[in-house]
Amino acid sequence: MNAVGTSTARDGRRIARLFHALADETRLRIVEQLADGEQCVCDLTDALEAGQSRLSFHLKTLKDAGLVTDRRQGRWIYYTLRPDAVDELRDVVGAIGAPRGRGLRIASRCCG
Amino acid sequence: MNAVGTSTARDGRRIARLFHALADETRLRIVEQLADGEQCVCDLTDALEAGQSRLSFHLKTLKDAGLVTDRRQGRWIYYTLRPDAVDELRDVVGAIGAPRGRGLRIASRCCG
DNA sequence: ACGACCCATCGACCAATCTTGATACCGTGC
DNA sequence: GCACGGTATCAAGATTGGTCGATGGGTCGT
Repeated sequence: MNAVGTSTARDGRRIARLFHALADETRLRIVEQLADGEQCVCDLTDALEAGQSRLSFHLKTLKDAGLVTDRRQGRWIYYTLRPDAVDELRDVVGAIGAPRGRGLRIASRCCG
Repeated sequence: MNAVGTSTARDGRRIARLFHALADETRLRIVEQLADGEQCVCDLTDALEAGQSRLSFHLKTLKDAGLVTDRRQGRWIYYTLRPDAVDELRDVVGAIGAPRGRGLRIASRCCG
């Protein structure tokens, strides 16, 4: 009963950021890769054939949106999808298009 | 078994556009409003207290992404959520984080 | 301590996006 | 036909986003 339906302005910004994080082909491919599990940047660099700087930029975007976390191990940094963020995403899109049950909406001013 | 998991480049662009359409507070609020059913621009203008030009811009963005359709009736234009687009969205986020079943991924080059 | 490697961050640049005000378009009613 | 209301579209400016190359900070092996 939350998500889009009852979003406050703050939630709106947060959710918009979530979607923005996925609104880029490179980042979609990163997420796709991370579905297979934790990966370090060098793996992603290989898989996506993207420059290291570019990848780092997008990983930061995903991280700022809360979609991934990173963990350092030795000289590598591993990135993982955050399950709770994925869940939230599912909740939000699950709520899209679901009426908020305020009863049938009557056209307010025009359109009569 | 499609969505993010097996996305081609074309799908990627399309899905990125879908997410981009939702990556904006104003558009999220529009979608939220449309959950209650068909609405004309004047209703949305009232509900969101947004300028007509701005609203029109965002509605076009949503329409280009395939998330809404419009229908003219008299001098008003009604916008509606496209159920199939909402379904596609659900499929896509449903696939996010779901491993593609290629077996356990072995770290390829580094990270051993 | 040094060099090699992994990665983040910065600066500069170009492209895309958003906002606003002005204008044009299309129905409607007179 | 004319005026008006609802909406799209255009032009211009501000903001944000993405790419690239260079630089710098950790970490490891020697």
